[in-house]
Amino acid sequence: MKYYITTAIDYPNAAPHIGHSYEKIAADVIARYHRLCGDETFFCMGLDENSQHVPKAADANGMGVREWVDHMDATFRRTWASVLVSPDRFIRTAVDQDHARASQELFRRALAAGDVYKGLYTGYYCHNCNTFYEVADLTPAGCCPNHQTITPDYLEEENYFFALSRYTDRLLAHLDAHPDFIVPHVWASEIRSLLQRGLRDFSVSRPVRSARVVDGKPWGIAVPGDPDHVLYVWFDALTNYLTASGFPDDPGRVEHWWPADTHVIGKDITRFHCVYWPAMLMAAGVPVPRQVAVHGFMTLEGQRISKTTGNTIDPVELVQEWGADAIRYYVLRDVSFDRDGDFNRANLRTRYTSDLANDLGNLLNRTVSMIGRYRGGLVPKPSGHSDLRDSDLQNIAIRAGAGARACLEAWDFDGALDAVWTLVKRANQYVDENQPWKLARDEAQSARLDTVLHGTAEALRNLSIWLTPFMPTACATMQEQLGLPPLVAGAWSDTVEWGSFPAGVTVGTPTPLFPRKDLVPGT
RNA sequence: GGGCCCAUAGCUCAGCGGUUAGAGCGACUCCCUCAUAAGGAGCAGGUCGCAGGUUCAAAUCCUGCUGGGCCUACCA
Repeated sequence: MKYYITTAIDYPNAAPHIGHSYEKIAADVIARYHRLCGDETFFCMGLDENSQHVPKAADANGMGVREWVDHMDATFRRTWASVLVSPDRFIRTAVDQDHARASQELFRRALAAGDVYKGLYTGYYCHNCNTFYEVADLTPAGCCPNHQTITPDYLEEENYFFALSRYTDRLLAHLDAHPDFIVPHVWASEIRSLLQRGLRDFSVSRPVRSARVVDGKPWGIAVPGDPDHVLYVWFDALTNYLTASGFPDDPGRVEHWWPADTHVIGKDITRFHCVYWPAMLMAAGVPVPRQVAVHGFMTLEGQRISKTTGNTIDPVELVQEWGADAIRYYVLRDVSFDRDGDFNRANLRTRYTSDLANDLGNLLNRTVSMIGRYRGGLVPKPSGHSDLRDSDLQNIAIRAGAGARACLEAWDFDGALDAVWTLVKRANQYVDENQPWKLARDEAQSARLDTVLHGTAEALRNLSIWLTPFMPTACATMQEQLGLPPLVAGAWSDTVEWGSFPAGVTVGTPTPLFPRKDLVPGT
């Protein structure tokens, strides 16, 4: 099976903050999950560089436009790398020539199909904002909403339009035929009611004279066959998903990867991905993506994340303090995907200490330590002295793995972690019930001790697989401490069989997986 | 104006028609000592936003209200 997943491409106006990271981490977890299931996985991210906001941001930062986008590219990539987000392709819409070809080809096909046409665009243009407004947007005095002393000019300009209004019925039919096209389903209802109100055509180009000139050329992708216009955001940005599949240069590659399996996006751009994008593809005769997964927004300490108020956190700094695994765990455990959630330092600390250090980390530590102490580091084989406690542990484990899988397939990250944690909890209980430290003092209980130590190690082996998509580094460390080889693609399916802990394995040195940060050493 | 979401224990949330409303964190009590002052058990804590209605039965369905948030088509 192939699996092609994308995230939204971001405006390189400023460095990304923790809110941007949430979407990328969520998509990365799903990409890693599919790789672990043995799927041939392709994960695409990128930057939306062609907006006219980008030259403005360059100006504001006293940099040339090219210099600025290169700088932002490095900044974004560094941020994503720091949170262990692992795209296979990172598109830059102003730099990658295959993307320009893809955008122009998609436009050309929609034009040939008669769904792109030239029309007259009218509006009130504020020269200060460089923006068009409709009458309803202006202040009662007829002034620009952002510059209340300026009266915008009434302007008409020729633009290309996309005939979205023709697609209402086809889009509704698509929603009917594909109930999981939009998840969570609340967003499908939102889009459905939008469609039922009827659609208006939208403009897909801008006159070239309003575009910034960079290196002697207008900033943006030229409209094919019309040097007076550049593509406006829709045919330029959304198309990146298609570019990464090889469109239009490599039809064999497109055949293999397209349609995309999932576009992961924020709730603010649902309409563009669930209405505009499928209609554009339909017009061009290209298959529609299988699914759009819509996430909510993140607040920071209860407040809207905003550059202007300074309410932001740099993910790189968070990673330096807590480690990438903990940040990934926290945002997916505490911020629900399907609605808005809050990033809160106190809760991060609590999750880190309670879930990661005390529950999971300490389970590994006590297990590796006991195997070292009582069995010279050699992970024992189960002895056959098993009882209800052992079968219960196994049953919980099997249910945890199945639960995690079901939740991940449904974009329920906190549900998946909840399911996995039932085994973390049960394994700690199992250790306490069996009191291996007492078994170790009685030679007659040696066989039972083997079973108990093996069972605990086996629980940890499974945990280290199921948690790998969330916490890749910590899980590799778990496997190392357990004496296991690194995971291979397809490792997830191994866990169907409890008891496949390799024979003759020697554990490593017990080292805290998530050191407590709230305790001062030596006090 | 229209459409949509949310409101449940101190905190974060689950439950979405049917026994005394659940979990985690935090508080308190006890047990254990392998372990990162970690682990386990127990206990306490809620007129399920407010007001009506439907039903044998409502946190759960309907209506209205209050408070918070989002979208409303052209700039993600």
